[in-house]
Amino acid sequence: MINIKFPDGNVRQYEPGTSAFQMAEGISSGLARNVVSATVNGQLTDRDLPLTADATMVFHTWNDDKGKETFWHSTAHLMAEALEALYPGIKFGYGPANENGFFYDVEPPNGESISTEDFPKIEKKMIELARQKNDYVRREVSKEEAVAYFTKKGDEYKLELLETLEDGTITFYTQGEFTDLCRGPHIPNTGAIKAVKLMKVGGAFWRGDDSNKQLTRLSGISFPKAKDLTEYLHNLEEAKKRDHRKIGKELELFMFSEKVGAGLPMWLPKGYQLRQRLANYLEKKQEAAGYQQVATPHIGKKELYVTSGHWDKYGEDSFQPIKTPREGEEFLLKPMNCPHHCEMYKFRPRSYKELPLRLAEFGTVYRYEQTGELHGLSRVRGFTQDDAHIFCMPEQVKAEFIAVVDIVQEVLGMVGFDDVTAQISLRDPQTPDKYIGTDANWASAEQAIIDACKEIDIKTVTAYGEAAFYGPKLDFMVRDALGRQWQLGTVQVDYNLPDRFELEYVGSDNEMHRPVMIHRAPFGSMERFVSILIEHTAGKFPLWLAPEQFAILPISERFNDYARNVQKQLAEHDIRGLVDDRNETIGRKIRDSETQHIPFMLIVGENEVAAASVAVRVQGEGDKGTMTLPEFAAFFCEQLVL
RNA sequence: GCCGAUAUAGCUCAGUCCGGUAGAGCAGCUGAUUUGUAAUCAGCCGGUCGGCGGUUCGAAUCCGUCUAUCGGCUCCA
Repeated sequence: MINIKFPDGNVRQYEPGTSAFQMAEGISSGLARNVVSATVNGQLTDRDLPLTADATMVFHTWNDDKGKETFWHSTAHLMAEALEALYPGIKFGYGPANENGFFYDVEPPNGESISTEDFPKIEKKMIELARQKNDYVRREVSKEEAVAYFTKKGDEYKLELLETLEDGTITFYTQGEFTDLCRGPHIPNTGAIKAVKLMKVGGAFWRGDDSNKQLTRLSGISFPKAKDLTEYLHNLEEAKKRDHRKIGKELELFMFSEKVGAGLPMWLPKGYQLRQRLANYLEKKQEAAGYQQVATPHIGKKELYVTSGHWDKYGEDSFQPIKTPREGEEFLLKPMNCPHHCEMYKFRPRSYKELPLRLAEFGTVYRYEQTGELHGLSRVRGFTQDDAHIFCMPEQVKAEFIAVVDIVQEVLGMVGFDDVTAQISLRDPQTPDKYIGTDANWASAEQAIIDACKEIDIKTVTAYGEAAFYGPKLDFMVRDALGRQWQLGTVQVDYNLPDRFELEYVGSDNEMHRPVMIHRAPFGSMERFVSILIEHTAGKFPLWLAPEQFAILPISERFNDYARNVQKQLAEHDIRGLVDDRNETIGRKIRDSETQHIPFMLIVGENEVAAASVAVRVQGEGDKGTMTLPEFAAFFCEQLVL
């Protein structure tokens, strides 16, 4: 008998050769019906694989991530089968599941291309094949046999993948007419796939390397119930409605102009208000935390960035230097604020008594982002960082780091992000040449971040290879109202720039010491942050940030004067808003205020004038009844703190 | 930068396949209406069909190129 341990701690005994599926059958028929794969001793496997030794066992169904992965991976094979039937001779690259379905990178035969117009016929074929309920059959093959198979088929991509595999570890999966090199696992048969939808077609470099050939990536999603697909498509529509590019236009927050240039956002009055309110709020917080605001120019001599190392690392891919006409001196558009701040540190000799020195700047920087990467406000070529650099003694790093994380959490909470995760971004040990600085400095910087995180109440994940080239980072990620995760600001511990700029301070021992720098930007960039805020709130900003907090809607033009009077009185209480004095019906004015997501509508007519009051309507909720101005101000303040 | 697609009025979009010099709704303007909780009515204005070049008697439509945008890939100090 073998002992199988389940996640709840129970251990059950089974005959050797029992499969995960058979074990599930013994537990409940419902579980058995739904189980698609299992994790056995930490290894994802087919549900029908017989177990021969003691093991830990986790069942996977459609309702967990691993189960979805199995389901979608199997759908990728189903799509491949359909493609092979429709495009004989098509070659296959890499075809896994991802967080949002599955994809397969393929090379269509004879230089043919596959476009969205071909999706319906591929989907139709997939459903047709799914209905055949073909089993996914696993088979262990020798390397020799595998090579022979794909040589005969003429699929050089699979042959290249085979090169990296050891003989004895190679498995094929076959369903229907299609056989693929695959580690598995797969769902038992294609019949479980009830709904499929191809979503995207695009290019993808073979093995993610842009010097390689580009394959066609076909992405899609599938579900065990047709209803799930409908719901998924509906959610996509919701996300589309929240697209910050669309809302930014509708609410007149920002714009782009072909003439000004790609990736160069221009903030319209309402958007600028929003952005400034965020900036002012953060600036206040920072001043309270001992930061000092500074300002630096938009360009700097190339030498500055040669010293910092940025020129060497990013120079080639940046906006190229500006030359002075007579002297031929070279200047760069500022891609980073830190070198300027380092020079500020060197303004005069520093004593340990003035550390930590915290220099903050809403600094606008310019980076030559690749054309294909530009995206609304979230990826641009000119943006303003809510940047600050903390120069401190090594023994102060941890406390400073913790203080920074506190500010970040408070600020993110204030604008409505409750679900914050911190990603500890470390060096990739495999590619040391991507980074500058000594191993010792890297080790202490990484340790400082890890230690600080242990003392802070925050969810963390660790990611190798995500560090900046000069130091490790703590990256903040938030989950928005639709459950999507976004990366915002970062905190970075840096031993390198102080070295490169030869920063020093006089210690209490009267000796020269090197300070440590902490880079930090809670929002990251104002542009990106606002784009995420727009999508999170769908344009219905927190009251304190709303460009207009109320709209006064007079029933007819006769009440415009009273409306302006109300506006003036509210302004005295720092409540801002507009009077809609157009010659329109009240229904129209309400509709327009609603679509502009103005939080409060104050309707004024004969009754309100007589009673010195306003009829309050809350955006998205409706009529709240009549209030006097003091009553409304109190009501407003109540909403403001919520 | 690479692959694929798109670009028509301020906005959203027809018209392009099959070449014969543009159309709707909204917005704007003017007038009427003076309105009680999500679009009052009427009239008018508005486009070198993204830029440039080519094919053609003739190009929004076909071809090339550039720019911008969209979806991916690669990248992200």
